[in-house]
This record gives sequence, structure tokens and C-alpha cells, in this order.
Amino acid sequence: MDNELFSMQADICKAIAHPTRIQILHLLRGGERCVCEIFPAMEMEQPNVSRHLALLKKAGIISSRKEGLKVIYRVNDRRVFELLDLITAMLKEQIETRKKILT
Amino acid sequence: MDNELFSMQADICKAIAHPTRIQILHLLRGGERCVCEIFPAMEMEQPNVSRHLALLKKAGIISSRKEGLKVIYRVNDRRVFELLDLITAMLKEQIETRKKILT
DNA sequence: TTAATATATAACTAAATTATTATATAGTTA
DNA sequence: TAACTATATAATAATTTAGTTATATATTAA
Repeated sequence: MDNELFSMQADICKAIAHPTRIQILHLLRGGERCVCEIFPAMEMEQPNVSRHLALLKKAGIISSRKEGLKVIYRVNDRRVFELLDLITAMLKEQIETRKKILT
Repeated sequence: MDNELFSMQADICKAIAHPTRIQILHLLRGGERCVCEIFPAMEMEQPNVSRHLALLKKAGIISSRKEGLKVIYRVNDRRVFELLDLITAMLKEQIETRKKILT
């Protein structure tokens, strides 16, 4: 049944659908990053960032490995960046459309 | 500031992130559709579907026009389908990865 | 103008998501 | 082993989202 697909697609989308998590992905775009680099870069409480990281991980979008005390996260599939770029392109198109309406 | 971009990206993503709304987009993939075609195709209450349509419209993902009593919806930017296809590709990759782990 | 039809909105309840604070765990160093 | 550091988890409260039922609006037809 397609319904199961829609549900799985929604789960991926939901996992991404938060400004904090999108910012995390943005930080991981340049390669893997330690939690100790991630949360100071975004002016958020550490437990809050940890929870968002756990959520992205549960959705299979990122993975982690330990290195001593540190935990290092990375994106599993770089297509997630294509996805974010597509959204940006859609947003730009929306602006263009509104511009035209106002002429 | 990038934060505003992350927020806007999240808003688009959130609007898509629901099985019902993904199913609606799926139905609109073949072209515009009347509400009277949409909600019977998905075995849902009409007011519920209307609310999801309104949400997608508010996010700028779909638009509508009236034709007599009927209201016909269409997707504004077909890139939303590329986006859904990307998510499907990511899901397939996830399955492949798990497969390999189990060998 | 009244009745009928298609769709949208309101009001309400239930469920899910988020941020915060406190605390727990795992690994390291003294 | 004790103290320390980095990260994760738990508990809670606040907010948001979703589904349902009832009702409102807009358009057409009688």
C-alpha cells in the first residue's frame, strides 16, 4: 500500500522540519562535527541540541561515533542537502511569484 | 542571518510533513484536482482534508481556483515532487545500508 | 426566494512536539 | 578510586498539531 510510503516520507520530512535541526545539518554540510563544536556554534543549551541530534539519528539521517569523550556526528546521505537546496529554490520561486503579482 | 532561512525551510518542510498532505500532493501529481475528487480518493472526512489543503496553501505549495461550486487545487512548483522523490531515494538507501549490516 | 450542493471554518478534545532544568552515563585523568 | 569532562536522558510544562462534529459560506438550481 502507498499509505506506508506516505508515512515513511512524512517521518523523514518531520525529522528535518525544525530550524534547529536544519541548522545542525547546515553545520554538518562541511563534514563530520563533534557535539562540542555543534552546540556552541548555535547558541543553544547542550541538552536541547542533543535531543535534536538524537531525533535526526533515529530517523536515519545522521550517525555518530565516539572518539574518547567526544561524540562526532555525520550525515548519512548527502541527498539531504539536495533536498534543502530544493526547498530554497522553491522559496525563491515563491518570492518571484509574489513580486510579479505586485507589478 | 541564516536563522531566518532555516526557519523558512522548516516551514516548508513542516507543511509537507504529514502522510495525508503527502497523499494529497501525490494525487495532484497528475494535474489539478477538485476537492470532490481528492477526499473520496483518500477515505477521509471532508473537513479534515479541507484543513490539510488550507495548510498546504498557506505554505505556498498549492493554489486553488473556483469553478462553479467546485474548488480545484494544483501544485505551484513541481519541484515538490523532486523533493518527495529524493526522500524516497534516501529511504531506499537506508534499506540498502541496513541490508548490508545484516550480511 | 428557497432548497440543494460543495467546500470551508469553528469549537473542542486528544495527541505530539518542544524547551528547560536537573540528573545520569561513559570515558578520561589524577 | 575519585574527580572531571562531554554527552545523553528524564521529567515537566508549554505550545502546536490533528481529528471530529457541527455549522457557516458560496454557488447553483428549482
